[in-house]
Amino acid sequence: MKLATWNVNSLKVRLPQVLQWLSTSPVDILCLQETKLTDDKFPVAEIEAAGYQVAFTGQKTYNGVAILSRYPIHDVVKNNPLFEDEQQRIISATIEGMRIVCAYIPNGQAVDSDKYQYKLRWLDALARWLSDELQSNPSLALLGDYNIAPADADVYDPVEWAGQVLCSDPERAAFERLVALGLQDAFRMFPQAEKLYSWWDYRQMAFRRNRGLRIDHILLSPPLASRCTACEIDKLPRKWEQPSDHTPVIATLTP
DNA sequence: ATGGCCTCGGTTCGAGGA
Repeated sequence: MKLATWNVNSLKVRLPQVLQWLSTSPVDILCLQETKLTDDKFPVAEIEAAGYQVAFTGQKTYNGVAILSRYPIHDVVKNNPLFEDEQQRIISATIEGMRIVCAYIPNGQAVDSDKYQYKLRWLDALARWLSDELQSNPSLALLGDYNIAPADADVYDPVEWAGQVLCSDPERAAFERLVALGLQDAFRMFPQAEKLYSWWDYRQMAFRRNRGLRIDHILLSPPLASRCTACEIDKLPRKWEQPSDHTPVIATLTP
């Protein structure tokens, strides 16, 4: 069983790459963020033709999330019931006995901005909601673009980024609060090479210089963490023409 | 250097991303 997450930065632009990637990396479940599509424009037929069922919630221009699955999708819930939010950033569903939560956590823009305060409030509500969810769904995975680099090892230049949005202490504390619910960062369950990231700025040849951050994560509750045998970042799609600025992260679970 | 790039909406620039 393979679970993956990928911020595609517009599914309209990236659909061919998503289908290409799935054809060579046929994961069982793929969570997408930043689809940037209203629901009437979602490419259901193309995704079903590739062998995946799909649940999605979107809006014009910004945000939008989706879950693609080779197995039946049950009990779809859109957004966080504990947080009034017009922005479409969460979709969750039960697949093969697992509660799959796909999240596009707010960017936060800058630590002195209103958007940063919204991000912290959003994360507080996420932790409160997941605490409840874990009671009724012990096998839970939270996959998505967290917009948080949990530690300095996840940042190409920790000094330059110290205290900045994506790396600030309150954001890292919010990440640790999710960990304190019993969720494990699948990537850090295993030995990894240094300087592995999931996002690189489009500017300044950041990808070529590997000036990246690890901000896309798969967190697993104990029953799923105990089944997890690997977690990898697939850099390949970031090398393709007209790429997303993020690249997929994949966790492998025993059946 | 309040930069640089990409996407969207909608026009030839601004907002937002990270």
